[in-house]
Amino acid sequence: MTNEAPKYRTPDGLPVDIAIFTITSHAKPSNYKMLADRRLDVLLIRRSTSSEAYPGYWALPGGFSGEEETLLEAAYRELKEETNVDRDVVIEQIKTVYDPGRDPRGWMPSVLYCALVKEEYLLDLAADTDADEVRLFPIEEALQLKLAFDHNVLLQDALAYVRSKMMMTTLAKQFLPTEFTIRELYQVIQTVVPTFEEDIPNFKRNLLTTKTRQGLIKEALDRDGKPKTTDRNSNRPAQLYVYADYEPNISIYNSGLF
Amino acid sequence: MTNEAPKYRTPDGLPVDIAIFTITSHAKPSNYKMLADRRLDVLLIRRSTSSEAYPGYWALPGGFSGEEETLLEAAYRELKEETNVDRDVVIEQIKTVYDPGRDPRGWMPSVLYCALVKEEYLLDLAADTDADEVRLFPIEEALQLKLAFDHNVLLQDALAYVRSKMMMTTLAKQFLPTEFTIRELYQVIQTVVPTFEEDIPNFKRNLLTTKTRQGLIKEALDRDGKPKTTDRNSNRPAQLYVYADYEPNISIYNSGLF
DNA sequence: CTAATAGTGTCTGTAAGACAGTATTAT
DNA sequence: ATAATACTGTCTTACAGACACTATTAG
Repeated sequence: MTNEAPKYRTPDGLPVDIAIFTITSHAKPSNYKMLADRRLDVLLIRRSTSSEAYPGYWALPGGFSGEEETLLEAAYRELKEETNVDRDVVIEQIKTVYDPGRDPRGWMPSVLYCALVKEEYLLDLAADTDADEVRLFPIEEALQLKLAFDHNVLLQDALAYVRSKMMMTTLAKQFLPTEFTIRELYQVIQTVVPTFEEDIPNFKRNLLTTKTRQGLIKEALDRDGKPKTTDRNSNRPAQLYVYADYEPNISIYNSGLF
Repeated sequence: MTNEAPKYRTPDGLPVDIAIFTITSHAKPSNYKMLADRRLDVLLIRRSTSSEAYPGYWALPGGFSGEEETLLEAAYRELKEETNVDRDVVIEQIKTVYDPGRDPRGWMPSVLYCALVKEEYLLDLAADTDADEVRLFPIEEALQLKLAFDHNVLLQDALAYVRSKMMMTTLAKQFLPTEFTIRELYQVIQTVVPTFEEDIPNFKRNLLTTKTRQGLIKEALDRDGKPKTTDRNSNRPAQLYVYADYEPNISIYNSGLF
């Protein structure tokens, strides 16, 4: 490894930015047990008013990657720094951006990641941090803000990425408990992709009984091999399911799954 | 923009590497007009024997991006330098990699792109360049080689990316003439994704008559509004089609397209 | 009882997949 | 005629989408 000064101009750093998404529940006041509303949120941080660039602006959390770590490690480090979350969170790389002028500090590309964090992992966020500095925003609200740098574009890219992965992969499980009801799965998908709308009985039948989707999800069973249920969303208990280990392939040229 | 020396250690450069894919045709010797065999090829360059790192190894083409260009511009510049191709080629970013030790020259991440180039654009490749330095390899052959750096992994990633996009988007058009026959479309898909196998009459019918795929491809029409045909693949003329402007959305949770 | 969600059943039209058979062209 | 590809038709089963209906629970 060379430690000499580089012969050519080199980048002034390689920051990693993360769009941290979560789904928050909001129970409706009611005398009856009913399904909570859910909303897609993104975590933003407010830049210090003494920042060199974009002081006081809301921005995606991020930080410089180092020579002795991979980019993914830098992203996990950053996630922990901002949210204190150090668990089974999936972080995926979305893209790397650079154009002259995107950062007034110089030649500063940025590697964009997204993290899908379960709501319960963020419980102490509000307690730990000053809401003036770190906050969850409903996604539509975040899109309205004028964010630092090109973070409006990055946030849009991250959202498009999560939406498309939500439909094409089993990404929904990142927002769900291990064992979930069909209704909860449906609700997560719809929270992330509002255009997704189906008759729930049909949704359930297609998911469970069609040949091409066998092995996508399966019944959650207790020790005795009996199907487990929950009554967390309704008085009538509902059956629990888990994602199986099947990641389907998908195609526009035939029936979709193969 | 600061031109001062950076206060911290910074990357030693931000190279862009490109997996340049093409499909080459290989006519079978025959007395009759018949469909050519097609093969997926990738372009590799041989590193100079006086290179600091991996001398004499085959590698993905690449080069340093600069402060005054976007990463995509750097990728196009690199494509032109290696192949002299400066046309309507689609280049897509796949991922950015870094881990300590991936490049003996130092802190050297790499932004991986792929380019899908039509065979005809590469006609003068053989003429222009020394085949000892730049060559198209059949993809299976390239995967067998011990490439420079982590380029074996990068090539695998690029191939997986192209295969999945081939099934999920209209990427096939990058390898096809504007007007193509159903059989040619089928052949391109199958060349890139060998596991794709269908009865061609069914393939055609599903593509043309199912509701969810309306607007994916449409008949190529001449000035008089009559369907165009070609006899380039067979004595019997075949109808020509073009991709329409519809990019379908795709889902594992319902019938696939929406 | 009510309110809420869970779940079943049925019907119709469309799509998928298997496969047989016919059509068109240059040589 | 022959060899190749192009195209058409048919039949069966699977799936999608619409929608009406019943079931279960706490209060």
